[in-house]
Amino acid sequence: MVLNTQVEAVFDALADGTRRRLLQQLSREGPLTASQLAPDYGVTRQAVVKHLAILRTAGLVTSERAGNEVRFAVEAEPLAAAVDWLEQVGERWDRRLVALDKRLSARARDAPVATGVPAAVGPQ
Amino acid sequence: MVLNTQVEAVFDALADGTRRRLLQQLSREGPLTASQLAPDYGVTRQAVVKHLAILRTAGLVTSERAGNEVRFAVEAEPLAAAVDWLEQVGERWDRRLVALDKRLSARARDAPVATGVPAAVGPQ
DNA sequence: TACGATTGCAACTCATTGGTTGCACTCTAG
DNA sequence: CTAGAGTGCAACCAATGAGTTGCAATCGTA
Repeated sequence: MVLNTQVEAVFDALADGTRRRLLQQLSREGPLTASQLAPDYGVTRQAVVKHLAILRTAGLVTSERAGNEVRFAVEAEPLAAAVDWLEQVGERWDRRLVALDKRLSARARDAPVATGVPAAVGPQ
Repeated sequence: MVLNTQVEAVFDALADGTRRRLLQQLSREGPLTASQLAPDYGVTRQAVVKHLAILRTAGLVTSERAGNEVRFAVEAEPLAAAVDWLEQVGERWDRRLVALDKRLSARARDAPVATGVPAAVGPQ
């Protein structure tokens, strides 16, 4: 799994479909125990416990003991880091496309098409 | 891997750290070939090819043949689906918190604290 | 055409991980 | 105090996936 930053941990936690579903359910239905969750997933309580543990190490859920049982709740904050990462990659690429478009337009003004796609966007 | 929706495919593709790094590099440095990428990752070209294949099936990169080589480029659009998913989970949970807060305030006005955290947010 | 560089495919290894089972521990209610 | 429900821990299993190696096929060019 090898987690470095916050983002890494979040994406690793979101890697599994069951964990994504767990997050969804918890965000909808509020704090629930592993025993309550397990039946909806066709797996044992232990499997759910493991998933929740991974989500917790990523900071995506918190657990709170209430008498004999342990309720898990969503912690939305770390999701923001993942969103940031995704948007950075997306935007960086979009800027590249815009810059490339400008370059091609400029070239079309001067001379006919010559080279392929340039390797970098900034000034050399 | 078991991918159903678009979002599933994207998160599965983002599950691996090497693939995330590949996406980052491609978003920064533009279209590159697997052979060009491989040295930066301490793995063989074949390993990189496999990762790029997974990214491509998730729609996150496109490949284009240019003579003898194949250049891979970022496709940012599917990232939006992932962002939507994350924000939905986050917002849903935040709404729950707000609703819970209101409920507690109302209760404090009427009578002292009684039950634990309710199981659902909307009106029953 | 022949050579070098690049990609494509297939078989194989090894570690990770999702999942299960079994059992001990703890808390609460009768 | 005791029974039942719920949690925690550890060992084990099987499947998946990341990575490698080897070789065939393709493309551009000297």
